[in-house]
Amino acid sequence: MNIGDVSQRTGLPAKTIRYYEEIGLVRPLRGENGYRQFRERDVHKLGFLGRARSLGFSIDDCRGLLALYEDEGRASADVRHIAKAHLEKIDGKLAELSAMRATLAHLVEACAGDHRPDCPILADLALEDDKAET
Amino acid sequence: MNIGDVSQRTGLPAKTIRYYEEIGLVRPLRGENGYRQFRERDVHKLGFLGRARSLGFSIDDCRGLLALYEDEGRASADVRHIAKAHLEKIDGKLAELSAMRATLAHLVEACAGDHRPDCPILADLALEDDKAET
DNA sequence: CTTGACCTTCCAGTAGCGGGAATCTCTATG
DNA sequence: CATAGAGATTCCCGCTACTGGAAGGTCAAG
Repeated sequence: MNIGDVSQRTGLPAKTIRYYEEIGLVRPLRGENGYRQFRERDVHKLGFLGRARSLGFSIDDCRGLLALYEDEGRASADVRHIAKAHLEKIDGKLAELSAMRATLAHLVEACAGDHRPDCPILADLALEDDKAET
Repeated sequence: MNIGDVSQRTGLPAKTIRYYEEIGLVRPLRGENGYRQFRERDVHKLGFLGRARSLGFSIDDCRGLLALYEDEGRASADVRHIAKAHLEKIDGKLAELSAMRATLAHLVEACAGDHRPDCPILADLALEDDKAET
């Protein structure tokens, strides 16, 4: 199967598939014309990668997950460990983003958003304590 | 003031400050020795940038916010527009991360995490429909 | 034979810096 | 005065995970 078909089937851009080969995540065969020849297991692997990436796993995580997937003697604890670490990272990001969102939402709400120059958003960023003076 | 002191006062790494100069966000003077000489307004500007960045604004957003900040005739609507667009981006990311988190949390919970190879996490990533067969 | 879709490689760029090398400059101390 | 150490400079590479585009080879149809 050529890269275009694989791209269709996996939903991954051809560029991405080539990149994954370059960094050693997949090793498709080559035809006489130099075209990449993907077997079913390559396509399967790429699907696996696509789903792992869509869950936010890093490429490095994916490498580990793929290795475990292909290791019949794996311990599920190892898989769980990667996933849990990733989950905690996500929680960290969520917390950070939520904090930003809260601050930002307040500021946006406080801003009149009209033609006048006075703006609580800028005042906050500039650390102007004008509010205390009123 | 030299870059080290500015770094202390703003909490920004010297590398970052140099980078901000390189991309034109600040324009400190230069002493005869070639050292950057920061005025109070430079320090103030860098503080502004640090706070904006910590709210997740992109460098490009920061450029816009800074320009508005220094424009006495600005309309607060313009500031609010930038902030609101950013807020929506954050909401998008939050939604995406929350979805990931939900899926991932389920999988982690379903995984025994022991010495056995059977793993719902891998099963999900591989799209194995084994659950339907039981 | 030509056209157009597909494939190839390679190079550059993204955001926002961080690391580290090689080289000044300043200040304090013996 | 010499020197050591801290702090400054420029420069260039590296990171994540791709994406875009140029220049060119290959294949099937008409």
